[in-house]
Amino acid sequence: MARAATTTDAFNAVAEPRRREILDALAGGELAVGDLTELLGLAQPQVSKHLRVLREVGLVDVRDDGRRRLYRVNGAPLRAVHEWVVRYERLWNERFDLVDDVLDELTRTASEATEASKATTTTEEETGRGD
Amino acid sequence: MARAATTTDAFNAVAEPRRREILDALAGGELAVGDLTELLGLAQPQVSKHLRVLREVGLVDVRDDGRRRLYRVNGAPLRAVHEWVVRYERLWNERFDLVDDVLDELTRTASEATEASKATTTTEEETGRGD
DNA sequence: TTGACGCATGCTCATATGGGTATATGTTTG
DNA sequence: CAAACATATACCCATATGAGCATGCGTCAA
Repeated sequence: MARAATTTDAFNAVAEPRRREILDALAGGELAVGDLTELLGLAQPQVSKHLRVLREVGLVDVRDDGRRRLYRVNGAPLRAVHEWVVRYERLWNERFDLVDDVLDELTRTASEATEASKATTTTEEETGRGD
Repeated sequence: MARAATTTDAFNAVAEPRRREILDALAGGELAVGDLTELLGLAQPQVSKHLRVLREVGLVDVRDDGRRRLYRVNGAPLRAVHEWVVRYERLWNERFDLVDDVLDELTRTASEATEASKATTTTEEETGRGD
């Protein structure tokens, strides 16, 4: 077997620097292939190919605009990456506790949006334990 | 040019599912190659090769113990991955604001630990804007 | 010392990559 | 309709992967 296809999942798609650059560029809003070509200083075919990969894993959405195609980011697939990597956060960040608590808190009370400010105050009890 | 080497960086190293499994297994503590071989149900040579890649990008450290080699996780290289992906968090998490603020806060005032609780209360103003 | 054990390497093979270049398809303008 | 423009695809190629299998090498036991 060879290496897994880049279109297998977000992990593989994002392993390519150029594709990360594309996403970063699109983070500012919709962009056409030509814009990306210029921003990345990469040939148009290459950009189109990278976009294809990103599209196949759902990291970008497209929209037709005349003879152009506007691409837009869709971070959803990155959630899996984040969730995997965030578990290792404590391995490099001593002050990890607080972030973890908040993340955890948000995850289970995402709906109580307006109640959030109240929730965060619970961190007062944790902030005491220096790393 | 072909795909970047898996040993190029954490992004590429971690794109392989098996290597993520290895890290997950090691998250519990040091393990010998044989232990991993059993846990992953993978052949010993493959495990050794994956460990080699993880080692080359600094994701694991080794220690000799008689005729065994104990591997241990080192999350440092994952920090870059986390920092890149975390910026996209708002794209899937509506309650992103708070987390971002806290992360930002921790990053620049990591020392003022006990002051954190006070800082997080500033998010009260943001919580209003549901996208 | 000999042999079993634990792990790392070497080698083969099928596969897909990413860039380069050429070209097909669809759209707007004259 | 023809020409210019914006993208997507098709090929070609050098490269490295990851699994399978064999083997080399250091360590511990009898």
